[in-house]
Formats: sequence, structure tokens, C-alpha cells
Amino acid sequence: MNKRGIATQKLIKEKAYQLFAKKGFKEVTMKDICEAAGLSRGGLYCHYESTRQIFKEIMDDLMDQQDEEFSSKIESGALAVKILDEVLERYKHEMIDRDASLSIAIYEYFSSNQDAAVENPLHKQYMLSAKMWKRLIKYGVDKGEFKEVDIAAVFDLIVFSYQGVRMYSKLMPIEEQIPKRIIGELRKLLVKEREQ
Amino acid sequence: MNKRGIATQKLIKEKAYQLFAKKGFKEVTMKDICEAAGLSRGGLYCHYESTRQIFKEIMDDLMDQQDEEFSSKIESGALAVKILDEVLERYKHEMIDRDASLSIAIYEYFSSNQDAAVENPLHKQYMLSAKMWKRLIKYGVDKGEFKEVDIAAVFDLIVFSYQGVRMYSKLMPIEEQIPKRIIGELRKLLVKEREQ
Amino acid sequence: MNKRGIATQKLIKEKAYQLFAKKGFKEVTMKDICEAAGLSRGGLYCHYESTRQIFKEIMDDLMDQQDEEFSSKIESGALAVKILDEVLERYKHEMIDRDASLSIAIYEYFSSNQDAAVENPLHKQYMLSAKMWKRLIKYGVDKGEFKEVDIAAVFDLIVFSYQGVRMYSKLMPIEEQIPKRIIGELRKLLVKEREQ
Amino acid sequence: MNKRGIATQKLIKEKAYQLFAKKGFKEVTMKDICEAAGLSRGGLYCHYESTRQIFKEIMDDLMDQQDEEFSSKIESGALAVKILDEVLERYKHEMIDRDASLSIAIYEYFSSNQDAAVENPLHKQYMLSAKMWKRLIKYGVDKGEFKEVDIAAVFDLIVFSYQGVRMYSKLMPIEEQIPKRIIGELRKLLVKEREQ
DNA sequence: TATGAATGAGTCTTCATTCAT
DNA sequence: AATGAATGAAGACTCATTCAT
Repeated sequence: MNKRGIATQKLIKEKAYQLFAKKGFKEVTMKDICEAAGLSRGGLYCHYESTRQIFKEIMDDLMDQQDEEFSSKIESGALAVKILDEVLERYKHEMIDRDASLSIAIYEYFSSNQDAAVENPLHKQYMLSAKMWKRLIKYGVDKGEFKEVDIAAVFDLIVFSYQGVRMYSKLMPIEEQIPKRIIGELRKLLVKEREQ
Repeated sequence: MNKRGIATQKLIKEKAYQLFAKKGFKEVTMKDICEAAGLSRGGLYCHYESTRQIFKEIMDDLMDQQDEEFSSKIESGALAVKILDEVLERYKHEMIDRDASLSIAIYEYFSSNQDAAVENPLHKQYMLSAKMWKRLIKYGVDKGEFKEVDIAAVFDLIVFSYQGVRMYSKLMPIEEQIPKRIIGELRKLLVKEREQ
Repeated sequence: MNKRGIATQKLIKEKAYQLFAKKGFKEVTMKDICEAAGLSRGGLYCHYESTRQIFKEIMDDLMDQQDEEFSSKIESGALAVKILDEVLERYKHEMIDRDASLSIAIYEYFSSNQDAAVENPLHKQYMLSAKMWKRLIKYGVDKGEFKEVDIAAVFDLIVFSYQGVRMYSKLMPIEEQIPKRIIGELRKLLVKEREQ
Repeated sequence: MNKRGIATQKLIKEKAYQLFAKKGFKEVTMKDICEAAGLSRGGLYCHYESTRQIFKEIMDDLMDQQDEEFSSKIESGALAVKILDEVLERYKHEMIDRDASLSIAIYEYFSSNQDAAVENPLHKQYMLSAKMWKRLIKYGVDKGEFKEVDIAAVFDLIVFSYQGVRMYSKLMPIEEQIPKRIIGELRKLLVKEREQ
């Protein structure tokens, strides 16, 4: 593929991202993407065969961007509480950011998916996220900043309550207090009293 | 509408429920429902104008069935911990029950919905659920069985982690351990140590 | 048929008339008529089999109402000019009365009609109208009030210019001046100068 | 659009013209046109969205072909009577030419039309026709060939009696004598006795 | 690579018509 | 006479997909 081809594919993915974020996965058609990208039918088919393929490529790109966000911070020896607060702060914002996310599209994509369970990218992402969080929690516990919690249990609570709110924020009005309260409660679970 | 009509509508809703549970909302067509119900095209249109209308009616029926599940138990003076354990046990099962639920369909239905936010039935259900949980938590606290928690915060954590797992259970394999750990952690949050 | 049946048929025809006047013949369905008449599907079919049949019956009723309007006046010995002016005045109003007439419906009905030409009720009406007008014109000529015109030619001019305007009044805005000018011109054709 | 597309559109319009002339506007479906043009459903929808759009384009093409038919003749200084006779002769033939014309279709198209009255193409055509006829009549009067008539009135009589017959020729049998008599009468209205 | 014409399958929707009640 | 549930056919419309250019 030459430069032009790559640029076209990038354009297609950008435009498709916007459509998926707005309408979910199932309601975006190849025709929609053609029109959004300013390409003809045949032109789009030169690059992609289906919305599923385009979506998968967008997902893969996003996954690649995710790195082990905590690692460098932990290695720098920062306070566990400080690292925790940074991440929770980000989570709080993402919970109420209705528009930028693909969450609905991801939901629809995977719920009509035939991928073998183990290769499921969502599962992969979950496992990766688990690894990072568990490392952070252990780090905090070892440093004496966090309580001696059930690491796996607290991680599950964090990740699923976060995802639960993200999804519901697309379906019904979520007052700002909700993420705030959840984040606060999660923090209390982890951080020793005197630290707060 | 006569008896025959009512029976047909009941049949339509039953068959449609199964389809929505299996395929989500967006992928079910009027044709699918005709065929599942053994009706002709026109026959279905005698009763319903769209999948959206059928889905809404199913939702409304379900909502009607929901009553204030804790109320009678609280009024009977049962132990708060016992009531809590019963509900959490049910939640645990629902979290991994991939098939019987409409969760994906609900997600798709509401994510492409124009209903005014306040009348949103999901929001209504959330509010109802909040009322019941808050009553239970207060009851437990007053009886000295539960810790002096931030009631609203704990409720949010319960409901959104529950919903988060329910949704993800449709998208990726959820090991049985996950609901178990979450339920356990939520219980610890509420119940005083000596009660456990 | 008993009284109730007759009353229902009358109601059907009244409601159907309104629909035909408003939407033309082709766009009125049996369903429309059911709803307008407040009858069920089956109920309407008890009385009529098709819109065509209903329309035909309405037409026949209208034809029956038409009598030889000039006859009695001529026999009373009235001035030909006076009779003429009365009729022309009525024509002038009908030309711009967009709403009350079935003209579009008649057009559509007959243009998709298989009736043998000779039994064509429109033709019958034309022939009847011709007979009456020719009698009037001859009466005026004999009395010395009208010019010695080509009776058939003047009649055709009258009837077709009248019908032409009626039809066009449904299709484009007809200024009031148009019928006025046409009526004036037709009158001049017939009536001797000194009479005016 | 490329050559092939243009050729297809031309074909569609030709076939559609025949259908409209035969069946009127309302009874022609997109399916009819597909089949007449030898195209698939989707193929037709590539070019046109509705029968209304196709019909409008056919009308516009026809309007474009109409030019100010009298102008050149008047400018050449021909006898007004000669020009008049040529046009009336054409009218006479068109009055009984049942098949080639779109008159029914036009009637149905405009009678179910929402176009703002002023932009109504039928009205535009009427105005254009009025301009041409008035110019001719004035020319004949100025040259002393025509009587000193009420120009607007005579024009209305000409155009609406012509249209009236055209329309009725689709609805009932029109003997050849009728157009002949009307044309004769209209001619007498205009042309001075000694000219005849 | 890219265009856009064309196909054909699939769904939606509306009605005329029938029929058991 | 009347109801209204049900059928089935017809037409509208949309897309994924292919292909000649």
C-alpha cells in the first residue's frame, strides 16, 4: 500500500469513528461511511470489506495506544495514593463523557460477535487492566499506604462500577454526584484512614 | 379488542421477548416477530406498528411486575443482614445469567431513543431501586447491623457494579469468581465485622 | 334492506363524497371510508364491494338530482336573457368553487374506466346538458333575443370552457377575473347588442 | 454522472413518459418504471427517488422545448390570420389526440401537489401562453385583420375551451365535430367578416 | 486506487378482502 | 348487519456487494 492508500484508510477510520460514537455499531452502514469519507462505494471496498472489519481495526488501534499506564509511575517510586487519585480522577470524567466514547458501539459489536471467547479483545483489555490495577494495589499495600484488601475483589468493583456508569450514562441522565460518590467510596476502600 | 386479540398480543410479546433477549433490540425485525408468532405481516400490524412499540410494551409489563421487594420483609422485622443476603444472592445469579435478560436489548433500545430524559423508564427504575435500597440500608444502620456508611454512595456502587457485570457478561466470558468477589466486597462494606 | 341499512348507506356515501372531493378518486381507499364512516372493515363490505361501486352510486344520485333545469322556465315564457343570466351566474360561481366539487375524482374515475363509451355517464350528462342548452338557445333565437348563432358550436364553447376552468381551478390559482371574462364573452356571443 | 448514467436517465424518462400517458400519474409505480426500463429496483433508485421526481423532470424537459412559438412568425410580418389558422389547426388535432398527451397525468400530478401556487409550472405555462396569444391578438388587431375584441377574455375562452376538450377527450368519446365547431367559433370571434 | 452504475435481496408498510363470531 | 382479526399481495425503499471503466 502506498502513501495515498494509507491516508485514505486513516480518513476512513476517523470518519467511521465519529459515526460509531454517534450511532453505535449496528446502525452504521457501509453507505454511511462512504458518504462521511467522501468516497464512492467501490472506493471504500478497495480498503475494507465490512463495517465489522473497520470497527475491529479502530479498536485495535485504540488498544495499541493503551500502555501500562501505571508502570512508569510505580517505577518512579511515586506515592500510591497520588497515582490512584490521578487514575480515579480520569475515570470520574470518563464516566460522564457521553459523547466521545465508543461504549455503545463496543457493546453492540461484541454482543453480536462470533469471536472465540478467549481472543475476545474486550477480555484481553480486561486482563490487561486487571494486571495494572493489581500491581498498583499491591504497590500501595506494600508501601503501607493502602489497606490489606482483597485485591481481586476491589479491582472488580472498580472496573465494573466504572463500566456500569459509563454505559448507563448513554441511556439515562447521570447526575454529576454519582461518579463523585462512587469514586469517593472506592478510594475509601483502599486508602488508609490517616492518609485521607 | 376481543379475547382472541388479547391472546394474540400476549403471544406476540412472548415470542418477541425471546427474540430481543437473543438478538438485542436493533436486529429484531417485524418480519422476525411475524414468523416467531406464526402470524402474517398484516396480522402483526393489526396489533403493533413497530418493534419499538412492542419492546416498550414488554418493558412496561416488566416494570409493573416489579414491586417494592424489600418493603414487606422490612415490615416483618426481619434481620437486615438476612434481607441483604437474599438480594445479593439474587444479584449474583443475575450477573452471570447471560440468556434470560433483556440487558443488551434495553441498552440498544435506549441508546437510540428520543424519550425525554425525565420520563425515561430506565431512570424511573433506577429511582425506584434507589428508594428501596436506601430504605434497606437505613433499616440496617438503625438496627445496628450495618456500618454508618454513606448511603447514596454505597447504593450507587451496588447498582452500577451489578449492572456493569450484567452487561459485560454478554460481551466476554465472566468467570464465576467475579460476581462472587464483588458481592463479597459489597457485603463487607455494609455489614459490621461481628455480623459476618 | 331495512331502515338501518339505508341510513348506513347514506352515511357511507356522505362521508365518501367528502373524501372524494378532497383527495380525488384514486387515492381514497376502502380503509379511508371505513374510518370516515366509523364502520369496521367488514361492516363496510356488507354494503359495498369497492370504492368504484360507492363512487358510481354517488354519481348516479347526483345525476338523478339534475333535472331539465331550463324547461319549466322556458314553459313559463320568461325572457331568454334572464334565464341565460341565471345559469351563467351559477356557472361563474362553480368555476371557482375549488372544494365542493368532485371534478378531480370524476376525472380520475372515468380516466381509469372500462365502461363502454356509449353508456358513459359523463357522455350521458353531456348529451342531456346539450339538449337543454340547445332548447334555450333556440328559444332565445326564436324570441329574437339571441343572435342567429351556430347553436351546436356555441353550446360546445360554453360547456368546454366552463369545464376547462373548473378543472384548472383545482390545479393552479384562478383569478376571479377569468370566469368573469369568459362568462362575459359567452354572453356577448349570444345576446343581441341592444339587449345588453 | 457519466455517459452511461445519462443514457439510462434518458431511457427512464422515455419509458416513464409512455406509462404516464397511458395510466396517468397516480397509477404509475416505481416498479412499473423499473420493469419498463429494464432496470432493477436499486438501479432506478440510483437515478430517481420517486415517480414525482421523474414526472417533474419530464415536465421540465417539455417546458424547455416550448418556445415563444408565434414570435418569429409575427416578426416575419406574416398575416395574423395565417398565424392564427396554423395554431388553431394544431389545437384542433391535439384536442382529439387521446394518447400522446400527458393531460391526465398532469391533472393528477398537480391535483395532489403541494407546490406553492406561484411557482406552479402549470401556472407558468398558462402565463407564457397568455403572453404569446395576447401578442398575436394585438398584432392582428393592429393590422386591422382582427376585430377590436377584449383580448384577455378571448384568450381565456381559447385556452380553457381547448383544455376542456382535451381533458374530456380522455373521459368520453369526443366526436370530431366538437373541436371543429369550437375552433370555427373561436375564429369567428377574432377574424373580421371580410377575412373569412 | 477510485468511480458510480447496477443488481438483488431484504424489510417495511399498506390495503383489499375474507371469515369466524 | 356489524366487528375486528387475519391473510397475502403489492409496492416502497435501503443496502451490501459487484463490476466495467
